[in-house]
Amino acid sequence: MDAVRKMSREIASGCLMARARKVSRLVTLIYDDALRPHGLNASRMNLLVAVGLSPGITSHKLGEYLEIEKSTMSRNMGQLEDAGLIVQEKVGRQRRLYLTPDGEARIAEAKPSWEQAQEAARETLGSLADAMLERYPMPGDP
Amino acid sequence: MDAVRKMSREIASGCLMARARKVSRLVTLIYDDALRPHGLNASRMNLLVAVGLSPGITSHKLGEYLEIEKSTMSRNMGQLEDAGLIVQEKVGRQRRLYLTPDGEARIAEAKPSWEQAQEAARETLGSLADAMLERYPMPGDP
DNA sequence: GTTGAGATGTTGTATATACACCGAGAAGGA
DNA sequence: TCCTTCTCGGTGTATATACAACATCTCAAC
Repeated sequence: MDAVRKMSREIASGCLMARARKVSRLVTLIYDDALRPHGLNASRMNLLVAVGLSPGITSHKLGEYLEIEKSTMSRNMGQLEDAGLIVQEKVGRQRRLYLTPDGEARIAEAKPSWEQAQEAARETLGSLADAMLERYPMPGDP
Repeated sequence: MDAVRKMSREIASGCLMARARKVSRLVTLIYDDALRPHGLNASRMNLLVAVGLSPGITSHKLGEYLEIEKSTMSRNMGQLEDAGLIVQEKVGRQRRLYLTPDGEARIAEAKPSWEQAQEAARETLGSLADAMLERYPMPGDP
């Protein structure tokens, strides 16, 4: 085996980035498929329940929690607003986020599909699923 | 606490998708920062070492390994080719991938930065890093 | 050999993401 | 008060990603 292949193997075989991104692609597909009939995708469901959990939170603060850059937050929240699922209350330079009645209903409607995706993801990931839930708590966890 | 908040908490608190995507965003930033001085990013480094590990592999097969859709493979490999880091040998309808000398040199040049990113990611992820490496093997692993 | 089905890749379109930069508002000191 | 600086968002641009549709090549059945 030549030097290039050896070096590539050394990098590829233990790379946390390669694994994290692959897991993300895989899991996102599962949730996208499950949520598509409800006009949602993984990203939108994520943001929607985050707003539902913390109504009145600012875009800035929510972006910090979720590690999403402010420009991404701005555009993605704009889409949820265009879809009528949230409202953004403009307070000075801040945006406070609230679910609309449609947004609340959409979460309830999509919840069974989310549960199916969650189960499918758990099967795909095996024990890594437990590790991800145990060891990397998210804001809003009990 | 109202019903909407309770439901949102139930979904947000255990969602594998939310965690997988957050970890991916976080880890990608670390590697992007480290690799930027070398004209690479997380995605390109990933593909480059994958080709270095399996020279002559087809785009289709590599996409299967990495769980990357064929159209994404097509565009991303096109960029690596434009950058002079790989060549795509057109064999019938297939594309066989090889590193160029520049591509090989780029991997060697970027390796120390990759190692720094790897260490930083390990610290950020804590024991989840071990779980990801142990429990979700990638093609090319020993 | 011709044809039809399957495999492989590309292009059109949409979304998610980030960085650099800009703008508006807030906060504090001279 | 006024000016500076900081904070929060938005816009311009680039890349990563996926799905749908299409093109092209292979191969097997006939």
